[in-house]
Amino acid sequence: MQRTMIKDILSKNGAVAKVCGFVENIRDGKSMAFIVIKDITGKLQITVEKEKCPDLIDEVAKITPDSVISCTGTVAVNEYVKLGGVELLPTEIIVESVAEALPIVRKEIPATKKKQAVERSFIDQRLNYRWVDLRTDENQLLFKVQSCLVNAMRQYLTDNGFIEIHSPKLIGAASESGADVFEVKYFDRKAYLAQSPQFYKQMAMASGFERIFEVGPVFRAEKSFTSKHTTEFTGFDLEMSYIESYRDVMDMEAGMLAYALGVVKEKYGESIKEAFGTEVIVPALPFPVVSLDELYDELEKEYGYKPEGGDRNDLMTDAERLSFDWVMKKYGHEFLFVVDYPTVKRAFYHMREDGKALGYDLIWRGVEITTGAQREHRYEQLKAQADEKGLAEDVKFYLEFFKYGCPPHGGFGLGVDRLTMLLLGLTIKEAMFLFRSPDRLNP
RNA sequence: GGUCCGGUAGUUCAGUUGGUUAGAAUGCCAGCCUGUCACGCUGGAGGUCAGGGGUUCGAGCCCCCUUCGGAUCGCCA
Repeated sequence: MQRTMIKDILSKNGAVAKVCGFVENIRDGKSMAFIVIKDITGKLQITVEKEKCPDLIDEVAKITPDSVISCTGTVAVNEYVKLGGVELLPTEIIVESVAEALPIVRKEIPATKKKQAVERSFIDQRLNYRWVDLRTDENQLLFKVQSCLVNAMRQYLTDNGFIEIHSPKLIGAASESGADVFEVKYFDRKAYLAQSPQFYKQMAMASGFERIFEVGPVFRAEKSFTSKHTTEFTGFDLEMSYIESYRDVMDMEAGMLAYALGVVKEKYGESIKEAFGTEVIVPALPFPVVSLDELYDELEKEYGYKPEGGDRNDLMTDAERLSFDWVMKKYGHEFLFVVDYPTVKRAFYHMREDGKALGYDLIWRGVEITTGAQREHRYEQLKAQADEKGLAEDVKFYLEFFKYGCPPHGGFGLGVDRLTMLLLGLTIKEAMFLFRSPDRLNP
């Protein structure tokens, strides 16, 4: 018999239906048993009246929480059932898979008069059993939301003439400096895991693709221990030709994010608020823009903040956080473009003018989610900038892309996991399907 | 890499100044219960107190080493 998804069960009142899923809870009494079953669309109570169906008793006795069962029976609307006002009166129950006692507590169990509360397992313990942890409504919603968000961004770009590409993640030369790369054995020589598709998306510009984007894995061999860093994450990268300024790139990104957040709010705004307690706010266009210098002046004026050692070349973590408070106060906006970074802190391929890089960072809710820039597409200039950082030899193959004609262009890289984490008010560990860090390679 | 904190039933925690047989909740097992709904009631099992060494009449508790983990800063998306 064809399975019915639980969300559709109400429409089958009076009919015979089959449902499949995990056992969320079981209350097994002498004459009655109540089983709550959950599939990806919802939850349903299965009510077993033991006197009426004695042949089900043995199977019901096998059921433990989180076991997987299939159940066929009559759908009965019944206001007495608190869970959706409907129940299934089974004629057949099959235990497909029996679950042992779970090794984690996924949700807090609140205190009652007689019992004290049991706290949720720490994220680390939950990550050890991530597949069990992911069975909760909240976690499944998280990935429905992420999927919706990325699809909306993809849709926006496709509608704007972008081509989606897939560049190699195994690369022959350690690319840009800064972030460290993972070395892997590649037959009898060394290869590296791509720390960004940067060079290849620029190659696509030299190939005349004009507008491309890529969603794919990015590897960083950095021993970072924060709530927003991981060694492998999903990068959302974009590159576009014939721009007149990096401002064109900023506009494209802002337009895309505003659109995608609008789609997410429409579809999941309510459930996000319910499950995570965070409001999805569709940002107004254009996003506020501030220069790095100006921002530091403002932070000093407003909060008496001074960066440690007087270094104003980059945004420190505490400055990022303050900038969120500042942009909310001044513009009532959650996003902030920061521009005019000095070239010393920026990648060699950013186009430069008067000691400033022609690029930006985008800060959302106090966390950097993007670096973007107009790229240096003039071969001689680019080579000189690579030389200056001592990279000319490492990036030799990349420099070739600019020798045989290349349009002016620019682009950005956006962290999908950071986006998800900020959208729902989580940490990176909670927001990723499977988290990777210097200390965590399993499961 | 720096700084700080931690490791006690399956899980989440308590454990007084170093002092009898290390406790609770939850989960698990058994029994009871005609409609539960975070069901309820009774009983039971469950511990190399991370590992090793030291101090002491005596160590979960104090000291040292090892190990595993967490928070945070830097780096970045």
